[in-house]
Amino acid sequence: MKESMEIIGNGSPSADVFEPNCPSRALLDHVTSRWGVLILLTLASGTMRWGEVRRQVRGVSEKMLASTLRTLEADALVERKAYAVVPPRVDYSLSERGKEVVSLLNPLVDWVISTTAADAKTAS
Amino acid sequence: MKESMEIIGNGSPSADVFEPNCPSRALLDHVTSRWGVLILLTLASGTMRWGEVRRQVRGVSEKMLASTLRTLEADALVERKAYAVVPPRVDYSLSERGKEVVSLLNPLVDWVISTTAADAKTAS
DNA sequence: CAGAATCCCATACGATACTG
DNA sequence: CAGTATCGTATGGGATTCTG
Repeated sequence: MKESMEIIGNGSPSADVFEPNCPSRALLDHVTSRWGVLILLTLASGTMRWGEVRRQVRGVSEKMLASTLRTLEADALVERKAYAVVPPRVDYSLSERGKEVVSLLNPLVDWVISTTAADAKTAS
Repeated sequence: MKESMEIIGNGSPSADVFEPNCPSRALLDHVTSRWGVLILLTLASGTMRWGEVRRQVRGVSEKMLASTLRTLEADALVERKAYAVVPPRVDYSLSERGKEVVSLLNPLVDWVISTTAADAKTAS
């Protein structure tokens, strides 16, 4: 009745985010991580340099930016392109997968923003 | 300056998740928190008792379950109903707001699950 | 400029024990 | 049953410094 008969009716034994060591849980954690969401959202605007991402995602430390970007890259959500120039230039952009997930993240964030704004006046 | 003109064209000054101390960022963090997502998803199946939630969200400790539930309740995403019986019975369910956010969380989780499953065979 | 390295703190989280 | 209290650990995360 309830549970996760989610998608993939095609015979695939479905991944289960409720399972502690299912890889899907890890991916979910990365995508929904504190900085992960914001970085993905930021890159939705297009290819950006490291410094640009850092400026847009206000409050992120260099350490977390680097580490989160690496994680997202490992998950194949973000693509990194380094140019052998000096000063160095590195471009980050969303992969196709990344664009997919952002399109799903967007409604969520929009909802958060709109209810937060609504709260401000409703103060219910 | 640069603004995020996200949604709410209705004159509301929009909340900004990119701003470190915007309340929307906090709400986003709660909703996308490690256990927050799973708990919300679980409650999508309907009203449940504490122990049921705990069983379904495998791997969650009592401490985190309690604390996350309290946070979500404070955010008005989850409703808690305690009955003065012995043994105690407490029911948790999604509020209307909670149902809204779950409907946005679902596609995301489905995507995560399906790409994880795909990865397993594609092994790109 | 784009990071890596280091240091250090806060807290998220888990395990266990206890209680109304 | 539905938690709280307490303790301990791991990791997230920030600040700073260093380098190609």
